[in-house]
Amino acid sequence: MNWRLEVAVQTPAHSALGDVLSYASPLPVAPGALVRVPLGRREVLGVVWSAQPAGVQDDADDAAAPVELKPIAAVLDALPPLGAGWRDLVAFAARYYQRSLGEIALAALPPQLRDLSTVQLARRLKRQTAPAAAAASPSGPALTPEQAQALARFDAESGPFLLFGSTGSGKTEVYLQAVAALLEREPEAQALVMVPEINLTPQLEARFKDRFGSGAVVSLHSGMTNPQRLASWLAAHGGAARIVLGTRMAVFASMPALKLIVVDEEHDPSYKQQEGARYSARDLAVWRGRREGAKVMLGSATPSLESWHQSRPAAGEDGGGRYVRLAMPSRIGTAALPTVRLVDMGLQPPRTVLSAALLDAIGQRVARGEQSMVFLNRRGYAPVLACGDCDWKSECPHCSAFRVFHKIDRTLRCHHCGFTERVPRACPACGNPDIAPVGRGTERLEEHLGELFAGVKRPDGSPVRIARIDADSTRRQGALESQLAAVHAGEVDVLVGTQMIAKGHDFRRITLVAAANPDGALFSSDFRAPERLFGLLMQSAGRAGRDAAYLSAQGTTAEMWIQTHHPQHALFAALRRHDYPAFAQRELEERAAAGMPPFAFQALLRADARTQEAAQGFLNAAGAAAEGLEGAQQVTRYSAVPHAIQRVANVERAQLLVESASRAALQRLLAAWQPLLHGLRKQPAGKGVIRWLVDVDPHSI
DNA sequence: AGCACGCCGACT
DNA sequence: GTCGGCGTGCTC
Repeated sequence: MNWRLEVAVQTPAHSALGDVLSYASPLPVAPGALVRVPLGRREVLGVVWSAQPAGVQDDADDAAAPVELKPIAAVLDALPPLGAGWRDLVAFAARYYQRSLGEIALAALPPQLRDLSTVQLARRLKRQTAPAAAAASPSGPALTPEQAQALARFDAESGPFLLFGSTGSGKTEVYLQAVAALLEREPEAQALVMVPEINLTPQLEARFKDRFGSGAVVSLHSGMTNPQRLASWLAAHGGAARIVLGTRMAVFASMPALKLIVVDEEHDPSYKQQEGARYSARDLAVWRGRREGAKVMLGSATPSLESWHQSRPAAGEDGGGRYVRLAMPSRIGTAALPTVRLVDMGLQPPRTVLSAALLDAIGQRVARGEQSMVFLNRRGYAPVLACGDCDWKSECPHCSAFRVFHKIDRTLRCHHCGFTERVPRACPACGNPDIAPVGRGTERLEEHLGELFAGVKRPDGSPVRIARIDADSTRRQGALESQLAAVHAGEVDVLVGTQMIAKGHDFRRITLVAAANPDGALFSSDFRAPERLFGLLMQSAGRAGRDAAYLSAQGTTAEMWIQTHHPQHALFAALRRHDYPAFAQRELEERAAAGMPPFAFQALLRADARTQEAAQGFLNAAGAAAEGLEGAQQVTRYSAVPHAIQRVANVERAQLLVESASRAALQRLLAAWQPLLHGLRKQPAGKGVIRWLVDVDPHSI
């Protein structure tokens, strides 16, 4: 008997190939099994989606083309098949985010699996260790009443949960204890713990390994080597790993005994993949938890407005959200949240970078041997270089953006396409040698601080030490770790950096944090910008005064300084009181009035083309073609507009927004739209279009 | 996406 | 005369 297998392979999203390809097999193969199959001239890895005896024609009119199916090349039968839960997750993600099954499925597997032969894989599996038990009695520190109460409700209810805990309230300890309680009850269970950034995995990994033993914990993120990733993945898939820690990609880890999913800093934009399949790992985690009967805990001090709204308590007519909100408002110990000081930059002398009051506050801390942190969300020396005589500016020839001046290596670098040149000696347009930096980035801020504090001495009389941490200073492997270690060791007095330093790091001796120039986000065209800014500033504030004992020993208080031209802005008023609920309420009212998420659901159709007209022409033709499709009546379609950064690497970009109060209607429209879009590419309207894609629940529009 | 085939410029 | 540029087209 011959079998017909439907196999998911990595078919590109834009090819008009179906979700699965059919192959012949002399033997039945279980769904979820990995196979190697011929595709064109090469042989690729695939996941079996279904199998049926050959000759069973599911559709009679198919008889026109009873093509001879190619046989599969091999079955990787040393590996247990991927489970139904995993396949459902992949199928859901593919459908929801408008990608092919194979693209999601293959991206969810460790890359090395693609090149391994059956024999090599069998050898790897034999090397895998036996299931590791979690350490016998993982006991942690005594819980605060808030932590204990959160855990009690977590235990009693089914969730999903939103753990709303202020910075320093001990959210990580709640995660640890939730995992501990689970493993005590079910020693064979598995837990998935996600963090937004690779940078944050090492310290979390250390805490989990310390608590549960190193054999029980594996990590999964793109910073690992391929063999490491394969080993972790196999440990999770085989059930040997009790706890999987990872970044967004880990949401697709195969975990047969998954019982708990934690999404730390759930508001973080990094959970949304920004290329390829644009999925939200946080949203998929909630879906996966429900599908597999695993409890889900989202944690944040500044939740996404989506999660906050979803966890609203029942009131009046409103039955409340589907999530359970667990609140932990207090910081552990006696540490108060830092005092927020607003500096009105409108009252400062013109061209002030750091106000006198802020400099004085930092100077005092240097003199007492305490640390300060100044953050500025712009790397490089200056965002623009400009000629004093003519109107030349350092525009990138390939993008609609300025090239950033990096003084360290005397280059002009485009942060979008990477185009780099040496800084010209004179203006390329008029020959004037007087070309000057405009605005400032972290490099220039670091230099500026060095000059201002040149005469300031530390308690022992030595000069002040200033350091900078950003994507440029940490490019080298291990550089971030060593720079952070220097801060922890007290070898730095003033730390300058981008938002990289605002996230998660547990600095003990920082007593002052300053945001040098956060105004950009206040009046941004992106409706999510205030939400991101509030989160970032709260998180930055959370870096200050984490160690209550240190503060009282120093006899000092923690401060968060914000320099702004808009000190009256409501966002700052809420920040000053550390009042996320007030901020969220106001923001949600605005969103509701404007019919924006979370009160509406959005998707973007984006197109890249040689010319802006071609990109917009394709999008508008697509918009017109959507008329009359299923769901179209309930979906608002806007016209195509240029992307915020219109041209990158000589490619023109445009996008078209579609929006609906009904997620289901939007999904129906997108599904019906897809085949039309494929067809449109070949028509005159598709001429000049390089690629197009759909971004469901886009983060920035 | 790969990887082909296919039709026009500067080199051994 | 060939090597190779990347422009279309296909992959069960």
